[in-house]
Amino acid sequence: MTTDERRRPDARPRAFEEVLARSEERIGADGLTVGDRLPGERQLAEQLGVGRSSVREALRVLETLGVVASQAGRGPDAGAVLTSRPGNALTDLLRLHLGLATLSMREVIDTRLMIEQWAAARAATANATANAAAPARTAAQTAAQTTEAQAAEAQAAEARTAEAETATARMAEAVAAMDAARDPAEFVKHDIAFHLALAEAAGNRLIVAVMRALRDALRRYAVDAVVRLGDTGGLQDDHRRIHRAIEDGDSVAAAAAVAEHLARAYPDSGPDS
Amino acid sequence: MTTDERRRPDARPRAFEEVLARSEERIGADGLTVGDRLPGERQLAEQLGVGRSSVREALRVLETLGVVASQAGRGPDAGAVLTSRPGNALTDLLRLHLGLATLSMREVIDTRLMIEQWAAARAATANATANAAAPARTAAQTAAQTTEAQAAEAQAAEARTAEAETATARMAEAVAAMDAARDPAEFVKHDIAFHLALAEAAGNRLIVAVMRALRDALRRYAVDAVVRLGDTGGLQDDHRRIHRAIEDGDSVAAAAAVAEHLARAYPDSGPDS
DNA sequence: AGACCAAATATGGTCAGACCATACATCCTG
DNA sequence: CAGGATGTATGGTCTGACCATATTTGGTCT
Repeated sequence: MTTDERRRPDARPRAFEEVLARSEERIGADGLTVGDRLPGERQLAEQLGVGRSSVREALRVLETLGVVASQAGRGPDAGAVLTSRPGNALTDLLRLHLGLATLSMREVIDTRLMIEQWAAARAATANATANAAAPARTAAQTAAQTTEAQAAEAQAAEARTAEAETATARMAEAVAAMDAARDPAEFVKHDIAFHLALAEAAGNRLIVAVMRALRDALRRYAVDAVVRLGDTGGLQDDHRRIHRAIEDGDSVAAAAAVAEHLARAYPDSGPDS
Repeated sequence: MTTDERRRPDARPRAFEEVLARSEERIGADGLTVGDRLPGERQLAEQLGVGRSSVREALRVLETLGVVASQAGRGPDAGAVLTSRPGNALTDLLRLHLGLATLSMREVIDTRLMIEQWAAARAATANATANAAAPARTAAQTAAQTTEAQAAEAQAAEARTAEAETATARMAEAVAAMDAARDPAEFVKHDIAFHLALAEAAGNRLIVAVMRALRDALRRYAVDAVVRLGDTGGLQDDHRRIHRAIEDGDSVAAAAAVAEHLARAYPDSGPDS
């Protein structure tokens, strides 16, 4: 019932963990953001009073988590640069734990269904409000915007709306590309693009990152499913229905279409399998 | 539109990446599972023709992803042992990327809403079918079970059902503990236990791991929310309604109760905030 | 025979130093 | 001023040494 920390319960922290903690501290305190550089490995080692190898292990952890990327050489792009790529970490995490049988395909596919239904409904709702708000946008801009925060939020909202629009456009492009696909692998490639665009249309980067990892993990599985089905016409009908429902702002129809689509693609993975 | 691999596009792999690849290969091929040990660092280095430091960096990555845990000393528990703790990796991932402002609280909270609604509906549905199946179980067991796979699946399903039952029991315990809580921090502690049990009741380990990470990231935020509300009576009413809906097998009511609960806890984070 | 203590040993943890590869910066030359 | 040669800061890698920890082994005393 407690923490279940079977290993390293109270051991003194290892040197690289200290480096990790201090680095994170520093990122938060100094307000470092994506693109900024960390000190060099040798300098960092001296500052923190540890060996360079410990610094390197800490950087390896940060790199694994998609927070830094290292580049040798000299100049503004060299060194350990802060980035923001959580996707690879999630992908690796899924792949390894699927390999260890910690996770089952059923769990991954169920999670995918959850996300896509939510994303489709969310994207449709966002589209509906955007459509309704568009005529009133000019009027809203004439009204006084009292605080900077409000202005920033309005700008962010507009950016999200624009991003959602390009996302739905990418969905349509992906459908066309699937029509033109000549083999299952190519079809799946654009299928992934379609479903990723669907997640992006919902405007949540965390969801997008998880979705990307799920699809990477399921890639082979998806190709097999396409081969098994033989005919991709039904899948494409589904894709068009999903896209149309989102454009129409019909969240219920969008969620239903996604559910039917995944039931068709993975018929043996229903809630009661 | 391509891979956007700005860094290390085609560079030859680093030594530790080779170690990583070979180790993963080995895990898959040799059928290693949780509890098995990897060779020692020195031995691994010699086998793969790299320095020990490269082996250590690879092990650090695996440890970060929750796949191995290292322990010094001698004996069966020493060395790099395969484990399966994806939770810490997810927690670290969220924390760091929230710190870098790659992710916003809104995105995390929306994701939590998605998961909890899904989990509540799923748990309720599972409970409903379990209730319906219970009287017929003896009859089913008398029927011939043709294949081993069927028997294994039936056993797994029963295990899931049992786990779901203990999960709903833990939900009730957590509600009682929250009633007895003397300060917001303690309340939130049991609140997290409640919502984690909710995720567990849905029977999906991936969802549970993500949920755990989300709640860890939101812990401080949740305490603030409780303090702001002042009265926890409304939250407890919600908790009881969620628990009852799941026990009754009413998935629609369960999802609705969760939505209302989170709207109460985070009123400023609605879909259109 | 058994209990207990000491030494050996296997394992990860850490550091220092050296060298290589890379890529920009600088300077020198024509 | 253009262009190449050199310098230099950076990560990547290996080696070897030593420390810390925990089990195994073996010896010694009762």
